[in-house]
Amino acid sequence: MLEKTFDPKTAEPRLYEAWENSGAFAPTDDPKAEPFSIVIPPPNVTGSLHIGHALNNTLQDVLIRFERMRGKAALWLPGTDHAGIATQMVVERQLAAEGNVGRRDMGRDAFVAKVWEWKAKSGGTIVNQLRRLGASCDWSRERFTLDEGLSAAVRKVFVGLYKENLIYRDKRLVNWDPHFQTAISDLEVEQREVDGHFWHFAYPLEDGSGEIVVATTRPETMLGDTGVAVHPSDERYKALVGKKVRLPIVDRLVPIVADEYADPEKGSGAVKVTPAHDFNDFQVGKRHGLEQINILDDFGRINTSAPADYAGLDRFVARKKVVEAFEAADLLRGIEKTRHVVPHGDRSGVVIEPYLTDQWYVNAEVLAQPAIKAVEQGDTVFVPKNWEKTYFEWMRNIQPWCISRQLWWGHRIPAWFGPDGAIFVAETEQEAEAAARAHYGKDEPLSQDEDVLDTWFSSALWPFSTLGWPEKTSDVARFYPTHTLITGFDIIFFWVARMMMQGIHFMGDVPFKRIFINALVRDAEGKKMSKSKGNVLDPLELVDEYGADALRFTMTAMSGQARDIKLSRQRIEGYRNFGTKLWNATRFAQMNGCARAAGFDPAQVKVPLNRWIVGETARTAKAVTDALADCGFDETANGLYRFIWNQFCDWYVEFAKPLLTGDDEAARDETRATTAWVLDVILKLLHPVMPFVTEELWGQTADLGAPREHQGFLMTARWPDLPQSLIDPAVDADIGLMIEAIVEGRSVRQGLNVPPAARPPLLVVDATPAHRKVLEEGAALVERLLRVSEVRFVDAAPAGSIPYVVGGATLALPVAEFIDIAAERARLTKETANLATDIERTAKKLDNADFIARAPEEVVEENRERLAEAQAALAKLQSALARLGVAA
RNA sequence: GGACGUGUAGCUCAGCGGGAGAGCACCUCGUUGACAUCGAGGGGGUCACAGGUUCAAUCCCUGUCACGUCCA
Repeated sequence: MLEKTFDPKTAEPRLYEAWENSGAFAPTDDPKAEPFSIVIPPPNVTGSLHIGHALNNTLQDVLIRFERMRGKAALWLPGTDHAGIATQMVVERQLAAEGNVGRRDMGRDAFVAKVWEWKAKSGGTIVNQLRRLGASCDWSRERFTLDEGLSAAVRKVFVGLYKENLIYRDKRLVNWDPHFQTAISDLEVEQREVDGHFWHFAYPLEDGSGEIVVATTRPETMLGDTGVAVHPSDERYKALVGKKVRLPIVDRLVPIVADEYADPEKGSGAVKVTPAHDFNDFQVGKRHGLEQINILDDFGRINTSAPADYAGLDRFVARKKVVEAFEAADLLRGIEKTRHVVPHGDRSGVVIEPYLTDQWYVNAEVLAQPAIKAVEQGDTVFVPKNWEKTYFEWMRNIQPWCISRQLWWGHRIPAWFGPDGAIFVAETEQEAEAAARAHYGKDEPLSQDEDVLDTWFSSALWPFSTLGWPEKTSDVARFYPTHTLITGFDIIFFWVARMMMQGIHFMGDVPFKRIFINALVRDAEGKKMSKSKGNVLDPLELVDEYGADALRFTMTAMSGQARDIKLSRQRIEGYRNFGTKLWNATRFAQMNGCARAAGFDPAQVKVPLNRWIVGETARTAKAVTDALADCGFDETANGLYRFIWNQFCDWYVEFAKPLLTGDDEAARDETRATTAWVLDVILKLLHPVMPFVTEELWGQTADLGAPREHQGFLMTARWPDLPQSLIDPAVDADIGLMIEAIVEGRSVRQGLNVPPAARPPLLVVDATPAHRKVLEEGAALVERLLRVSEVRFVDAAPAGSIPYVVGGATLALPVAEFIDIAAERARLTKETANLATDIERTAKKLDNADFIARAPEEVVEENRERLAEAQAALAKLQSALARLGVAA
């Protein structure tokens, strides 16, 4: 006998271990099985499971379990990302906390060794947390972006792109993060709106004939100014173009140039130009041949290009000092408060500086073209489709991708410099040396580039590097391209777009055929969850409290497309209860001898109730299968919920009770067998979403009755494929009538406060022969569920009985003694009024010649029926109302 | 400023040309064995607003307002 409730705490770890040990997570070797692969969006190795991971990985697991049960060679390939900055940050922080020497004092090799040490000890956290969620990843294929194999892929790709001139080295402005002292890509910059000031500075003209006023939000950059720009058509300044101003503080003469970048409408119409520290000014400077003076160091301090009393100052200290100097010199012409957008590092949170350095770039524009085309022609589709617009928008305006980072943790760039600065790019040092020898005609000492690659450079290769590329492995042949990528929209640019580019370029085929973009999880108030706001729901805590199945079901049910998910505990609790409901239904079945019958054929059942549930099961199986095949996760969950709770438990089990305990042996046996069969189908259909409770029930009912076709785990059982011919519309209608007779009858009873203990008869006043037959045969059920003494067929309803109309039948409850006549008159009056309105509207519609002429035949017919039914019901209620008058 | 999206019951959301649904919350009632992690019933919505298309609009089109996200 089953326990009273399912205990996830003990069952989940036990079941997961059993699955994993059985090898069920690996794809089948069957060569006939169609491959179906998913690569996990690799979480940062520093990460721990947050609610977004829970959603994303639940959906992947639902899909992979479904396809596995459908007989595919299903591979869900897991792994983690080395996460350059994030990991380096964690380890540095740890070193500091432990009172160790810092990274720089320690030296590169020692530090990297420390990081590996950290990874070995703490890097597996998230992977184990995925297990708690029930993720059926093939752990035997687990990868890490810094693995030897993946590193080989990175080197090969780098060298390949370099040889095609798609990777190049360039000196230009980058987004410089003074906190980490590294360049970062455009995508890693967050534009934040902050309060600031516009300082208006007067620059005296060289000839002493006056001044020109410029405004800036970053006064310290004036130390690097090399020009002033005015608009060419700006009459105010026409005469000044070509003259020079004398920069205060630095005492440098800089030219006034005419450039369309200057906006005559803004401020004074003149702008200062700092080519080395502003992206726009960089362009202006290039156009006019202005000098580029770098005034910062790697830490964001003023360097020695500035006057001595500024050198070494932090940029924000220098800002103040510059303003003070202008004020002291009586050259400060105004201060204006403003809100403006300032770039911040997404990891460090500090203000980013445009900074002139040598970096490596990928010519993304070239790689983007085939990636755009692939989505245009549908080789890869986005689900929901709208996201392709976001993808196109970015891809069509793509900028060069800065891929070098001044970090130590990551893939070292495979480039070596000769003594004269010549560059040798090669997959190995030996090859680089050989190339250098050929170049110089002799051995020369080489030094490898100190920088590492952007983490996303290696994740861009994930769909093929993890399968073993550049080796020609059977996995590459079998599982590339992968089928579906499930990920969040926040990394469409960072990751998805770049996988598309690299996959197509190196594999000649898209990395995945379908991209499902899942929603973003927020708290119940719709706020993005973050530790600082303290509104984080920890998925592991939720798993502890409600079980993994409940969390998974919640995630699945709420995964409606392209929306935010606002998560609340109540919701999870409700779905935990759903699991309990199924558990108890199974327990009920077990208690009533429901067991699989050998050779049971659902198409052969005779009892109408059984025919009905078999049909409903087939209907649900098809709906769930179709939904899952289309990534309709929420539909899947909601459909199963309704079927299991509102149809199977609420009606089938209730209706089956008399049959299970009755004397009709044939009906009893058939009902037992049917129940067992339906439950087995339910377990299969629900398994992808709630793997634990279903697997447990599957195991616990393994010995009930005839052995199953599939003896092993539910997770490896075959997905149900039921013909729709199992649906019998006539039986549907009959059971529907029964349900309606009971539901409406209950409504009448409770609406009139008839005591629950009262057992009046149910009178059937008039009914078609078919309806009469159904109610006759179902009498016992109606008696039990409507709490009536009997179902009696009469010619007319006695005075004071309360009628209600169901389908074509008029039913009545003689409960006059219990009820408030006035209340009942009010009820009937309200109902007749509703019917009258409905009749009026429908009649009006049917009177409309345009409607008759233009509306589809079935709609017209439907309205005719509606009218007829409403009129009949109205007549019945009116006569009841009349009788009520008599009774009163 | 541009792009995308969203405004439906108190809350979270489905629906999307032919008289609006679910879960939770709320109110009332109910323990003789599947389940109180339950059962039964009920209240509650000019489907943001204004125009238009249509025999018919919550659904399609246009505009307005509000909110959100991303990109400048």
